[in-house]
Amino acid sequence: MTDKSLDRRARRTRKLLSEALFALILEKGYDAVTIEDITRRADLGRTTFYLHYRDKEDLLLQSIEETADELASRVAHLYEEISQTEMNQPPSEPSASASPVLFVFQHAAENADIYRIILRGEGAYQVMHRIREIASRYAMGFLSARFKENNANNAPSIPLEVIANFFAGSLLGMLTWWLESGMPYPPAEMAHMFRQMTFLGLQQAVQPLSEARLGKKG
Amino acid sequence: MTDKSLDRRARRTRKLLSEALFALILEKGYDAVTIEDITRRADLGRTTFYLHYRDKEDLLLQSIEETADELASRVAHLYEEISQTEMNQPPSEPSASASPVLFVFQHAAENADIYRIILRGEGAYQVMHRIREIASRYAMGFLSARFKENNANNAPSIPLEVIANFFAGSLLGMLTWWLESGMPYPPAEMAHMFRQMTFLGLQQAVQPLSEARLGKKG
Amino acid sequence: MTDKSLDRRARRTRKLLSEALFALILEKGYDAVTIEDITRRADLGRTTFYLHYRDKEDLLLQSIEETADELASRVAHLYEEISQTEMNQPPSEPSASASPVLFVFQHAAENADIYRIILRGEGAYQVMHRIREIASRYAMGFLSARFKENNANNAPSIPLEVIANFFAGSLLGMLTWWLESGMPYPPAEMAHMFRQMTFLGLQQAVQPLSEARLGKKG
Amino acid sequence: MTDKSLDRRARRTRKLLSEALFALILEKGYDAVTIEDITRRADLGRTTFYLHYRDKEDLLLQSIEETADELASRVAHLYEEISQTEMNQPPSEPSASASPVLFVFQHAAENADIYRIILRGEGAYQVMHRIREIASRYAMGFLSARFKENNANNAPSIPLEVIANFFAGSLLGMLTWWLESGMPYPPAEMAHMFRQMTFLGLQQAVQPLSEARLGKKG
DNA sequence: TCCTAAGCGAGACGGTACGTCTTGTCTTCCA
DNA sequence: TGGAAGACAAGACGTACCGTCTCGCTTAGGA
Repeated sequence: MTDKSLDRRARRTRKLLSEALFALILEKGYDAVTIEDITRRADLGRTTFYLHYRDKEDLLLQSIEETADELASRVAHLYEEISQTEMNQPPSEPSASASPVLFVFQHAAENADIYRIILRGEGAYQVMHRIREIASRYAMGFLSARFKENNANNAPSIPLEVIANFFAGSLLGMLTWWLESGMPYPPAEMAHMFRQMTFLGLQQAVQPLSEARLGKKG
Repeated sequence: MTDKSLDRRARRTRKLLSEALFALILEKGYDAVTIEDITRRADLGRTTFYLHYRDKEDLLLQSIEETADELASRVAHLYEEISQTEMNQPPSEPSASASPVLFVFQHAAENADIYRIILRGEGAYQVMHRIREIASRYAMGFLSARFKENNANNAPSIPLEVIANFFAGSLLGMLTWWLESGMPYPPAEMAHMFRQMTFLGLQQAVQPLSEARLGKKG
Repeated sequence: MTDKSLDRRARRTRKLLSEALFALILEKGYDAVTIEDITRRADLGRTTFYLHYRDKEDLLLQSIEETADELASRVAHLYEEISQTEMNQPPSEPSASASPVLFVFQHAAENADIYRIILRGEGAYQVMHRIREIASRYAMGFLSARFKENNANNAPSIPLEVIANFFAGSLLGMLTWWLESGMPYPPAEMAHMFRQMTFLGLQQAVQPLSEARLGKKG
Repeated sequence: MTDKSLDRRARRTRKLLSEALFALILEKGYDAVTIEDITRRADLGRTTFYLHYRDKEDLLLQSIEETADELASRVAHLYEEISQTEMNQPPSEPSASASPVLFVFQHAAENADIYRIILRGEGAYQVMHRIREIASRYAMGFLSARFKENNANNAPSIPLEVIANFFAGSLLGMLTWWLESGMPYPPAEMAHMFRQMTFLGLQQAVQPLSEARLGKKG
C-alpha cells in the first residue's frame, strides 16, 4: 500500500484517527485510550482502524513521525548554516537569530500538543529517545567542530559525548517544564535564557553582573 | 491496615512481589508485565497480589516510594548542611565532598535498577514528576539563598524558577543518559563534570584553559 | 437482537453451546459445569459464550424454553380437540388415542435428556415450576369443563385447585420416576396406568377385578 | 470427633450455624448463600465453620438429617400400627385418625421451613430423593400387604412399583403445592382430600355423588 | 452508464488479562 | 481446646480489549 495509492478518502480517515488519538491522549493519557475510543471519536468503525494501522502505537508513531522528521531536517539545515556562518565568530556570542535552540522552542510552541505527548513519555519511550538523539547528535557535531577550531591539540576537559548529552538533557528538560507550565515565556526568551545557562553557566545567571563575579575572583 | 500490623509473612510477600516486578520490568518493560508474571516469579498465587496491592501501578509506586523518600530526606539533610557550611565560602567553588549532586549520582548507582525504571518513565509518569520536583525544589532553595547573599537588591537576570527547572532537567537528563549507557564514569566524576557544565557553562568546557576564555573576555 | 437477525453462524454457535451444556449436566450435574467446560466442549472461546448468554442459567433457560413452549402449545392444541371430541362421550372412558397424558409421556421419551434435567430440578427451580404450572393449568381447565357439564349446581367435594395440583404433581412424579428408572414401560402403557390411577383411584388398581370393587360398594 | 465429645459450646455453635443457613436459604436461595454469609449471620468466624462441617452441603444435610430421621421413624411406627389395625377393615375407608398421610402433613406444617427447602430441591437433590424413597417404600410395603390379602393369586393390573411411585409422587406434589401456597387448608383436610383422590380417583372427586357415576355406568 | 475495486461498518470469534469472589487450608494468637 | 483473625492457593466468574475474519454496503473512477 503505497502512500500514493491512498486516495483522498483514506488520507482523510488517517487524519481523523490521528487527531482523535491526540485529543484523547491529552484527555485521559495514552494508556487509557482504547482503539474503540479512537474510532468512536473519529466516527469510524473499529475495523477501519486496522485497515490503516497495526496498533495504537503504530498510529502514534506514524502521527508523530511527520513532526519529528520536520524537526530533524530543519535542525540539520540550521546546523549547516550555522557551521558556515559562525565559524568566524566568537563562540561567546551564540547566534541569536536563526539559532537551532530558538527554532526548537518555536517548533514546540507550534506543536505544543504533540510535544507535550512526546515529552511526557506517553506510551512511546522510543519517540522521546529519538528526540533526545536528534538533539544530542546535533550538539555532538556542533561541539566537535567548535572544539577542533579552538583547541586542536588539547583534549577537552569533559568528553564531548558527556557534553552533548548534557546539552540534550537540558534542552528536553527545559522544554518539558516550559510546556507543562503553560509556556510562561515566549520562545525567544526561553531560547535566550537557555543559551545563557547552558553556555555561560548558572553562576553567571545567579550573579548577573559579570563585574561582580570577576571582582570576587580577582 | 497499619504497617505495624503486617507480620513477617506479609512483609516477605510484599518484598517478593516488588523484587519480581523490578526484575520483570527490566526484562520486558512495564507494560508487558502481567500480574500473573509477577506472582509466578514470586512463587505466589495471583489472588495474593490483590491482598496487598490494588494494581500493578500501586505495587510499583509503593515499591519506589521507599527509595524516593530516602532520596528526598537525604537531599534535605545535605541541603541544610551545605546551607550552613557554604554560606561563608566563595560560590565559585562548589562543594566537592558532601555535595547533593554527588550524592544523587551515588544513590543512583546504588539503586541503578530502580532509577533506570523511574527515568525511563516506565508506567509511572508521576514518579518521574516527583523526582523532578525534588530536584527542582532543592535547586530553588539553594539558588534563592545564594542569590540573596550576593545580590540582595538586584533581580536575577533569569527567573529563579527557570534556573531551578533547568538545573533539575539537566540532572535528570545526565542521570538518564549515564544509567542507559551503563555508567561509563564513576559517580564522583559525573558529579564533577555536571557541576562544571552547570555552574561554569559549556563554553568553559569546550575551552578547557580558563586563560583562553578570560583572555578573550578581557 | 431479533432471532431473525441472527445469521447462520450465530445460530450454530448457540446450538453447539446448548448441546454441550446438556451433555455436561448429565455427566457431572448442573452445579459442577463450568462455562469453560461448556465452551471447551463446544470448541468455542469462553468469550463467545458471553456474546450470546448472560449466564449458565441463561443458556439453560433459553435452551429449555423451546422444548417447554413446544410442550405447552401442543398440550393446548390437544386440550381443545379433546374438549370438543369428548364432550359427548362418557367421561368414564378417558380418551386413549390423542390423550394429552399420553402425549406428555411421548414428548418426555423423545426429549428424555432435557426432561431428566428439568425434573431433577438441576439449576433451575423456575423451569420445574413452569412445567408444573402448564400441567396444573391444563388440568384446571379440563376439570372445570367436565365439572360444569356434570354437576352444574353442586360444588365439587374437593376444590378444583387442589385437584388440579394433585393431578400435576402426580404426573410430574410419575415422569420423574419413569425417566430416572430408565423408562421401563412404553409411553402408552405409562399413560394408561397413570390415567387409571388418577381417575379411578388406587383402590381399583389394587383390586383389579371391577366386580370385586363394585360388589363391595353395592 | 464423636457426637459425645461435643461439649455444650460446640453444640451451640452448630445450632447457630444451621439456623443461619435455614434463614439465609429462605431469604436468598441455597446457591446464593455463602459460607461467610452463614458465619456472619451466626456471629462466628469463617474458620469455625470448617471446624464443624466440610461443606455448605454438609451443614444442610446434617441439619436436615434430624428432621428426616424423625419423619422416617415415625412413619415406620405408624405403618406397623396400621398394618395390624387396618388388616381387618375395608380398604375403602382409609384410616382417618393416625394415618401416615395425615402425619406427614402435620409434620410438614410443623417444620414448614425445612420442608419448603427440601421440596424446592434447594441445593440437595439427594434429600428430596431420600424423602421420595421413604414415601414410596412405605407405600410399597402397605400395598403389597393389602394386595396379598385381597388377590393372592391374581397379578395386580398395575405393577406395585408403579403404584408406589405414583403414590409417593402425588404426596410430594401435594406437599409442595400446599407449602408454596401458604398452607391454605389444615393438615387434616389435606390428608382427607389426598386420600380421597388417591384411593378413589379424580372421577369420584369431580362427580361427588357416587350415584351419578354408577348411574352412568349402568 | 455501468461495474468494479476500494473504503468502510457491523459484528462474530478466539484470546489474554483483568479484578473480584468464594472456597478450603494453614498458622498464629487469644481466652 | 475452641474459636478469631487473616494469609494464602486455587480457580471460576464476568468484563474489557485486542486483532482477525467474513459479510455486505456504498461510492468514486475507469471501461
